[in-house]
Amino acid sequence: MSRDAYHHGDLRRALLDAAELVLAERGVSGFTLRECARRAGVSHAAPAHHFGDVTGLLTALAALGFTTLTACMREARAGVEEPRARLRAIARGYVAFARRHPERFRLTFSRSRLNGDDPAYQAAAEEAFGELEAAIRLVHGLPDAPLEGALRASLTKAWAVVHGFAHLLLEGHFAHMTGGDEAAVERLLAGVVATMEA
Amino acid sequence: MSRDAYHHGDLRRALLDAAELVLAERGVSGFTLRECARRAGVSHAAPAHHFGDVTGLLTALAALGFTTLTACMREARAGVEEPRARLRAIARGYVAFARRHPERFRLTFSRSRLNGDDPAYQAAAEEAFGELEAAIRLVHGLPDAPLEGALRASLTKAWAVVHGFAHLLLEGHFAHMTGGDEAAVERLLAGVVATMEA
DNA sequence: TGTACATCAGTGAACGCGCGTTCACTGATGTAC
DNA sequence: TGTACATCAGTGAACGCGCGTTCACTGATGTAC
Repeated sequence: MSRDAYHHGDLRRALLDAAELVLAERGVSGFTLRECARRAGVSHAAPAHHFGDVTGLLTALAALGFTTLTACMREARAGVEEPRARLRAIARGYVAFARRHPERFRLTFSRSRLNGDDPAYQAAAEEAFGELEAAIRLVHGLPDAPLEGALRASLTKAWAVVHGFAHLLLEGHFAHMTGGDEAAVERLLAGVVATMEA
Repeated sequence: MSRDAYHHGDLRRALLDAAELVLAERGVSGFTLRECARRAGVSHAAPAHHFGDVTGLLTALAALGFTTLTACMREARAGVEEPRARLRAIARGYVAFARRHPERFRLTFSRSRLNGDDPAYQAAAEEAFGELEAAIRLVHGLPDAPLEGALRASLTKAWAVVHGFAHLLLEGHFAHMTGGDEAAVERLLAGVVATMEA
């Protein structure tokens, strides 16, 4: 055993990277701690040692999922100042996240094998949600208004439409309209985001 | 062994009923054939005999999920003739399905452990989708137009918003806005469907 | 600087469990005569 | 109406497998003196 391997130094990071691969290949249903350990090159008991159980590891991964989602939205909106265009860009970033990391998207929003009360998970979720909220506030010109009434409805609807689009696209439910053609997907997405701020 | 039990007569039905319970209690990740067999009171090999494997059973269940979704939408729109009100009613039926059968909703739209190419599954999906399409056509006054351009965009958006709302609500992501209060959920839903046909 | 010791992250062998699958079988049903 | 037979849906014992968990352990690291 090498010096690096014992007291790994960054076992957490290594396990999360491995878990990402396992999730992408096997999905949430096929996710196991043993497979994560094998991928990370550590003993099969190490993941439980670090994260407690499957739920603990998946919750940490889901929190990272929200962080990545936030990053995708920020990347997409970078340099776009006009409020409506900015909202549209953020919507595209959201969909891009789902398409780039399908299994992570499923996990992040599923709550099926994870602990929704975890503080880090909730904080990451709020940060992602906050991106959309800020964009909606900008469109409405209400940076400091309480989140109520029309503002709340507008935000909920925007989130619902972008999330629903991403989810349905991911699970193949637009296939009969797009035929798997990328240009058709883009047209569909463009049609949806074009009227988002209405 | 009783006469009824051998050559069960309606083993398929019995297994699907049992599978529904197993799904509701354990979710897609915890779903097993053995548990279904136990619930149905048959030998543990019977489900595989009938459905081939887990995927076969879950696919059949998912097809039923779409059928139930269709029924929920039709129930909700019954007697509502004004096109926009009808669309809103259908949207409420969609959300009601998700809330009544959360695990079935997750399974039906997930494709994670099921065969998306199954003809019965696809047919049931198309029927559900057709409910929304017909309602959108009615709103636009275009009963026979090809599904293109603005009509297609409108349909995609309507589906995305209602699906996204249902999914996010189900997974608890509106909790910070509703606090789990049913009246608050209703207000959120009302706000979203009110502007659906726009 | 060097030694002794406490800590604790990670190991690895062992365990019991529930799973899907296999396969020879049983017995209810339908058909031929 | 009665007998013989083919079919095949469902059985149940047996299997091998991968899983999560346990637990005594090892050895790297940090601290006290």
